[in-house]
Amino acid sequence: MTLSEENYLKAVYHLESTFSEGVPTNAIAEEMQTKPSSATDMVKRLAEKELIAYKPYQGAKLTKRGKNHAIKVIRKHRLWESFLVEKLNFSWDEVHEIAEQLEHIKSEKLIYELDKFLGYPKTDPHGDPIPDEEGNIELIQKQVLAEMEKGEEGICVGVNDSSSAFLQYLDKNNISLGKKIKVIDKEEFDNSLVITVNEENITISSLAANNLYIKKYK
Amino acid sequence: MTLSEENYLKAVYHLESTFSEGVPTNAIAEEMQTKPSSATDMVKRLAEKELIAYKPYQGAKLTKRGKNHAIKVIRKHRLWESFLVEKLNFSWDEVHEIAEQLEHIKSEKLIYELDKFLGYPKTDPHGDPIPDEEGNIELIQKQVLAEMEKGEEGICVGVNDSSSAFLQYLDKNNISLGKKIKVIDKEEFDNSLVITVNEENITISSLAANNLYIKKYK
DNA sequence: ATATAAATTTAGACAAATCTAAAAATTGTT
DNA sequence: AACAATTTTTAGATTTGTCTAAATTTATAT
Repeated sequence: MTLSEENYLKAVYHLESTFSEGVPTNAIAEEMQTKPSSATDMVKRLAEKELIAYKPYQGAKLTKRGKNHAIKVIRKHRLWESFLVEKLNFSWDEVHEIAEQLEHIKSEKLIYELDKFLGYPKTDPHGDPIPDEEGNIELIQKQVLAEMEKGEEGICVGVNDSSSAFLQYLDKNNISLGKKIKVIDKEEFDNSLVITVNEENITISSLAANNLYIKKYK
Repeated sequence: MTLSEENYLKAVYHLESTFSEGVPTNAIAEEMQTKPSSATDMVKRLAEKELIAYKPYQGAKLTKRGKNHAIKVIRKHRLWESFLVEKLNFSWDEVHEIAEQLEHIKSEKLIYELDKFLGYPKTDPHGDPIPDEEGNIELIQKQVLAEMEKGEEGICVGVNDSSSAFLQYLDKNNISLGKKIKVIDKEEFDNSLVITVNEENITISSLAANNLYIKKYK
């Protein structure tokens, strides 16, 4: 399995949550920052290896084997991100690119021992769940901040956008995983929110509120 | 800099200690497990990038830039090996192949932080010195066991052959870095040695004795 | 339903890294 | 010095992953 093949599998895996009926070639190409023709080529190659089920013009779907492999890569990615933050003093906005490289290192024992070394973490530094050895992914009960009502409160448990721009924006506003957040007001005009974090009221744009996951208090 | 280019640089670096007058194409090919024609191709490419000085039929020599880069890769390799042994419970015969992959990960900060996390180790699990950030390599005072005289003693400080076969042979005989070793007898017929390790006398072949480095007591 | 637009695939080309087979240069031997 | 053996290079082919441009299929809109 080459590096490029693994990256395509990962891309298709992520896109499958958006496209239920086969992931379009164009979507894959955009995700991979290549041209549709390149995506077609690769999808065909992965189809020959039975990692993707592919019918021309019908989009791509991971087979069971393809999905298993994609999840393994994601497990490695998230474990390495955890390592970088927990052990090597990286901040959550610095780890993605390095983990993109580390996720392709081939060694079952390495990842087993890394998991153990980290104390079997359940989530990565962005709140995303880390698949276990069997590929099971624990669904985290969460919703986007933007969908909460005035007066509701909860805990910040993840981000949708892991770009360093967004993560640094959160840092600047002292928002991090585990922080208590309460919706004080919703502005109808631009869908911005006034929220309480760290005993302080701040205003957050609709875009930001749509990329922040909250676990509501019951 | 591609993965393959880095591996060639490393190969030439290692071979330069054997060939002072330019490393022959065949030697590079053998080290890289490829054909001489492939080695020629790559040497030419590295010459164009001014990482290698190359004149047809005269062999290859690293330029200053090429040497710097090779040493950086070696630094990464040895730090990762240390990490695997010190933190992830790997034994010294299991780390080489994984470090061959990890050494190509690109991130200055990663390797800086890894070095710090490990407590700035001076040598890797096989006793090889770890280059510092500036590329300085501390020479370790050592000699091969085979060249010691009857009655002399010292401490095991490294191996020449890092193959798992040899390392496991050492494990079986309870020989590891830091162990005190005394030469009791030398057999002229086959150059085997009788040595004392762990208060016990064992016989070691000439081949083994030529791959074990000792620091003599003064 | 037919034309137009959009999405997708095909065909052919290219760079990287390799190979085989053949040619050229160097080295060794008498 | 000349021939053979060895080493090295060149030429041309192959695979992976990409591209552009053209052709084809599917979707949309009047």
